[in-house]
Amino acid sequence: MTHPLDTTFAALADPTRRMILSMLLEDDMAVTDVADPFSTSLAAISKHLQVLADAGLISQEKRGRVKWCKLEPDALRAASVWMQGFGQFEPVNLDAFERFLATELNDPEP
Amino acid sequence: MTHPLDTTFAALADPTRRMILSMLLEDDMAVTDVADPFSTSLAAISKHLQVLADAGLISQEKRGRVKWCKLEPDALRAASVWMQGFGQFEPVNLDAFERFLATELNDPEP
DNA sequence: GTCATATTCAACCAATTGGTTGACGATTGA
DNA sequence: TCAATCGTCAACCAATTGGTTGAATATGAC
Repeated sequence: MTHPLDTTFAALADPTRRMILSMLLEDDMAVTDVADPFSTSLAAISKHLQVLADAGLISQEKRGRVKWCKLEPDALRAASVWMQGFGQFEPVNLDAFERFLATELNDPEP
Repeated sequence: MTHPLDTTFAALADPTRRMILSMLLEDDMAVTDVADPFSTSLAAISKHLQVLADAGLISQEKRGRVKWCKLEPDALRAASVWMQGFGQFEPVNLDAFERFLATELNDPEP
């Protein structure tokens, strides 16, 4: 019974995995292409991708013999919200953004 | 060479440590009082606190025989900025994120 | 059909992690 | 002074992690 945040933060704790996420920010990639810039084996990168997928941080879709990896940034929201509970450190832009949303969307959702 | 974010995220990946941080949100606490609600040993909690201190997420100050633990929420800022680069949680705070990426990409290959 | 490419699987290994227990130094209070 | 309290240290243990290699499984290209 591991909390989802356990999995999210553990996935983010590895520099190789964070680098992979950064790469996927640019575009979707095949497993082999993800592995290319790293000096580690393909199998190791395949495992890292599985960890990221288990955490919901990426999705993987197999088309033909190629497995495409896609960033799923929504999975970071829970972690982000948790951290926001700790207060004053959040960039002020977020406040500004929320104020912007409040006035712009002026839609009182219950 | 471990990146600071490695340490931060790894520290946050454990539910006991996240619980401790939540407790310290209320007020500063002595090590023994931190350990009280947990069923694990005092030594184990002492180790957890060391991990949190190494990550800069808490500070510890010894007064008499009591060691006081204090939340240091600023240590979450780098992690928060990193995550925001992936989300639509915030419109454009990408400056900080791109600056971060620039330093991350200059790190030696893992 | 055959060969190459893409990816995972299985077995293994070393290092780390989270936990225990008991002993220990430091500090306080009676 | 002497006993209790606070916290860490040291040694150990089981489970997990990140890595390797070589074989296996699909799929695509010729």
